[in-house]
Amino acid sequence: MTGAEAAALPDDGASRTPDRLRLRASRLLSQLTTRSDRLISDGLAQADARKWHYAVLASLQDHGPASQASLSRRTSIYRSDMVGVLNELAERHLVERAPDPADQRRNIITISARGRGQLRRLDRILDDLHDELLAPLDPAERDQFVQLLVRLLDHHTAGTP
Amino acid sequence: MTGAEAAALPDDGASRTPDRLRLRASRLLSQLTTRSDRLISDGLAQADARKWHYAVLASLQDHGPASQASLSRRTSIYRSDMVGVLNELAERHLVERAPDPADQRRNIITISARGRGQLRRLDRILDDLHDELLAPLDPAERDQFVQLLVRLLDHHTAGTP
DNA sequence: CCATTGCGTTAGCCCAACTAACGATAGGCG
DNA sequence: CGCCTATCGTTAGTTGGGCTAACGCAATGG
Repeated sequence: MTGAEAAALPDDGASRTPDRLRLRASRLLSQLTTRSDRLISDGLAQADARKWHYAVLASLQDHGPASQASLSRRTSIYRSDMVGVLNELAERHLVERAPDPADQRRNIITISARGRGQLRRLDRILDDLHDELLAPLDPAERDQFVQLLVRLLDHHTAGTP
Repeated sequence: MTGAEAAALPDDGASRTPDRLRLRASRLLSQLTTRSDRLISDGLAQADARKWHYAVLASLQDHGPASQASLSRRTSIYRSDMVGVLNELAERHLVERAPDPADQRRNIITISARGRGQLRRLDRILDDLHDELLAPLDPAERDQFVQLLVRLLDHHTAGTP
């Protein structure tokens, strides 16, 4: 009986979302993430890439060749999904997949010259996309935001390294 | 040729994620959101509820009865999915679904006494869950975090009200 | 030598976000 | 009035991400 009901369906002149809903961090997170994900995948699609591609290429570049399993751990892409991602990357000749002579179960994945080039492109694209994503924040706030995210994520990742 | 490769697959003593990947806001967002979503849905499941239930009940309580379509707009739950959510809520007698005498296309959805009770429960549960979600932040930082999220989301929602 | 563990791979599940289409009604306009 | 378009509730289906289950095979080690 707040008075809002008294208006008996004003079609909702205010189709507003209640604050207790609108301001829940969980909801803000998932809504923003939905937008962010779309922004990123659309952006990367224009370079014939997906975010997984970037993750794998960056990990190869920064920490060297690796087996699929360890790439999985580095990127937190499920090993089931890694198969497809590596297929896509190999199709595009961005990585080499070779059997490990020392352990016949393993494939050793190596980034190719072309892969390094693509990685540079993707890095530039992602810089731009993040500029768009974080547009309303000044540099200090962007840092702050990232730091807050890191602290939260670390906290909730404590048990699952 | 950074030297990392020289170790020739040390199985990765450091199965570390490269910073350029780890610190991308988009990635932090989606990882954190994954955890957050799981936290919230698990928590709500213990009250036989889903986050959509909360959204609908809160909207009904705060802005009064509405048609399914306008609930859709208030909560940004797709109208296709709203059907199912309202079925669940009606099953539990948390809302009433009645045809609108003034417009035969519409159903008017009203929150029930029981629905109001449930909403109070869910609000308490969500408070606790958010306490867990934001645990590493002090009150000022939580505010800051929420404000940053709001600003970002508002910016990316500008075109799509 | 056998049991356990790790690897790559395939298949499939669940959920959320979203699109397409449809029958029915409302409302505006000529 | 009659037509046109928009809106409403609903069903069905798509896509994509995260995840589980199970497999055959190789490595490891008690």
